[in-house]
Amino acid sequence: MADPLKAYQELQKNFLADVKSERNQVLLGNVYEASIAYLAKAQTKPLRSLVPGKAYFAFTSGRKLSRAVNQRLFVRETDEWKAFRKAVTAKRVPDMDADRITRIIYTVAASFFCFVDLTKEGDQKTPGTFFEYLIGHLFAWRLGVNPKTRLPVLNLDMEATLPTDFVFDLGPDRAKFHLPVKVSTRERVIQVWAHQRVLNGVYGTGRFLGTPVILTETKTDKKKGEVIEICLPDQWRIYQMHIAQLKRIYYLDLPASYARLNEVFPPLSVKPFGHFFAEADTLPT
DNA sequence: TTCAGTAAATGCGACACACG
DNA sequence: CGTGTGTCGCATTTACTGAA
Repeated sequence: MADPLKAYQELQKNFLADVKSERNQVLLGNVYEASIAYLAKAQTKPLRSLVPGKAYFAFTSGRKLSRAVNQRLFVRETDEWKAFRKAVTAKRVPDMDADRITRIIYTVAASFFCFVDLTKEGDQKTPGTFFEYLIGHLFAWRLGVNPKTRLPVLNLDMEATLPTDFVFDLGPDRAKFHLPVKVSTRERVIQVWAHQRVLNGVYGTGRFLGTPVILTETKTDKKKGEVIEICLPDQWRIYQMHIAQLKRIYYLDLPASYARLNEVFPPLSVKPFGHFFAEADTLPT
C-alpha cells in the first residue's frame, strides 16, 4: 500500500513549481487515495454532535482519536474523486452539482487529516499546509493562473510585503483574487478582514476580491466525545460593515450559524465551496 | 547551489469567565 | 453547577536568512 506521508512529501516537493498543473492534481489524488486506503482499515467511533442536523464520527487507532468527520460529507467511494477529475478536465465549468463537489473535496481533505491525526503527535502544521495545496491548486486550475504568496505593499517611507496565502492576478483590467485558506479560523478570522483592508488601501477598494476558503469550525471534546462549532456570527457582521468587504466566504463544512448570515444585513455571502466552480467567472461582477 | 540555524505561522486543546 | 463564548499558549512544521 502507498504511504500517504510519502505521497504528501512528493506533492510538497513539486507543488510550487506549477500550482495549477495537472501533475499537482495527480499528486493530490495520490495523497487522498493512500489516506483513504489507510483509513479503510481503521475503526470508527460515533461522536455526540451538539450541532443541530449534523452527525460526526472519528477514526480511531489504538489510543488515538482523529478529528471529527462530518458523516454526510465524507464519501468512501474513491470513484467520486475520479469522477470529479474527469469533470474538471473536460470543462472549465464542470458538469457536476455544487453539493457533490463539496463532498468530494471535503473527503480529500478529511482523509489526509485523519491519517495525520492517527499517525503523528501534535502536528497541526502539515494538515493546514495540505489544505492550502488542495484549495490553492483548485483555484489556480479553475482560474487558469498561478498564484503569488506575497504582495508588495508600498508607500513613501517603506517597502514591505504582506504575506498572504494566495493571490491571483488574472491580468490587466481583469479580476484579482485574495484567497486565504484555513482549516478553521475561530477568533483569528479577524486577520482575513485585516488583510483585505490593507489590499483595499494599497490597490484600491474593489480591486481584490476576498474569497477565503475554510474547512470547518468544529471542535471536538475528546474526553466527552462531543462535537461543537465555534462561531462568532455577530463579530463577522461588524467586521464586514466596518473593516472591509469580503466577496464570498466558502466552507467545506458550512456552520449553520454562518449560513444564516446570508439572510441578514450586512450582505455577507457564505456558501459551500462547491459553488465556486460554477460562479468563478461571475464573481467580479 | 546547499545547508544549518532561526523565526514565523499553524490549528486546536486548555483555560477563564459570565450567566441562568 | 453545567453550559456556552471567547481567548491563550503550545508543539510542530515551514519559510527565511546567511554562510560556505
